[in-house]
Amino acid sequence: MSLSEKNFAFVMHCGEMGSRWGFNRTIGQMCGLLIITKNPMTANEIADALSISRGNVSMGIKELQSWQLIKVQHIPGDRKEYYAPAGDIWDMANRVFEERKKREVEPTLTLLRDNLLDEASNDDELYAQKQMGEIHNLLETVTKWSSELQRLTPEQLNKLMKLGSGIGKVIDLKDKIFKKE
Amino acid sequence: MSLSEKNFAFVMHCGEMGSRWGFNRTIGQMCGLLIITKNPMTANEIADALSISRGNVSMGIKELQSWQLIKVQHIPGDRKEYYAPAGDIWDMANRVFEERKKREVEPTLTLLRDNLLDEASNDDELYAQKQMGEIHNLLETVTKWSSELQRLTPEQLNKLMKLGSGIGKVIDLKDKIFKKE
DNA sequence: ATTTACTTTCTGAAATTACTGAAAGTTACT
DNA sequence: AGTAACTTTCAGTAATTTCAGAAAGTAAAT
Repeated sequence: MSLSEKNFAFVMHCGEMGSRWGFNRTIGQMCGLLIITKNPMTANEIADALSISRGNVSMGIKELQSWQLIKVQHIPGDRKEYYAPAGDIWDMANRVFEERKKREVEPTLTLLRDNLLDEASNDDELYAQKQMGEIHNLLETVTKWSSELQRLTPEQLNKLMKLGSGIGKVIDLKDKIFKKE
Repeated sequence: MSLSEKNFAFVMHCGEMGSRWGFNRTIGQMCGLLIITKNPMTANEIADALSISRGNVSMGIKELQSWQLIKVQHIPGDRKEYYAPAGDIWDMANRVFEERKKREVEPTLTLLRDNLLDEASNDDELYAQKQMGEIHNLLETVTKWSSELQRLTPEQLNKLMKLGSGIGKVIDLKDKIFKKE
């Protein structure tokens, strides 16, 4: 079964975007393809649909598994492996986010902490440390926040998302109430 | 003036990370270098500090300017251009975020909207559209939220950040109060 | 134990991306 | 107008990344 024109366009677009999210073009395409395909696909079907080599698909599968974005399924009486997305869209976005945090933010935090331990020996070093400290704070805040958001129930999250511009008011509100106590 | 070992390590690290944030290694290095350097630098100083060609620096500057991450300064009686970060760390992170949104999220939204206009002609297409709809929602939410956050005053933002796990409670609180009205 | 049906790994070729250094361009001073 | 001090552009080269296809691996069925 081959892709409709629009669906194909979507898959190709995922390819272009893929590199932005941490993997390469074909892996992005594979991911997009599996997302919009209702039934799990075999490696050969993927290779055919995207006109890439079987070997390439195999490497891509390995990579997508390392990101925990796809899962393997088996059909009784069939030796082939069938691949499908490992969760819904929200799950997958979360995974990508988490994985990138692990691969990018954490190493940076380690390096920054290490640098901040040193005593600055002159004005320039002091300035450099100040700036690194800022970056450190920013990354810590982002990290902390993303785990807070993940801790919320889907219901709470939904409310929060719907809040929109109300968020400012709620902050002020909270402030007013607790200041008075 | 040359970089201390630690500062050099930081700059190189920015290089590695640079590609993740949307630019290439040398541009990442340039960005890191300018961030931790107290005084504005000339293009030649940058080239020397990073051991790259003058031409490469020129291209990098152009790119960083297109991201609005650096600004040019002049020193009276000196014809050289001096470069410095265009804002504090928070500003810069915001710029990168905004720019990426523009370059990645918006084209995707356009494509998805376009695809969603079509009438699905069978079960598979329907499923594909459902999935694309999910992605569309996710991206819209993220977009909306990020602009909400930017609308907050730094003070409000600070409070929000400090709220941490309290966010859940505040949502429930808000809910309780307004339900009763 | 051999065959069959599949998956994974790996090599070198192709495509892409990044970089240098020289040449061209710009601007300001004389 | 000419020169000096700088910046940008760009063609060619270098480095990196991606990929196909062949070879090797694995495991069920006979």
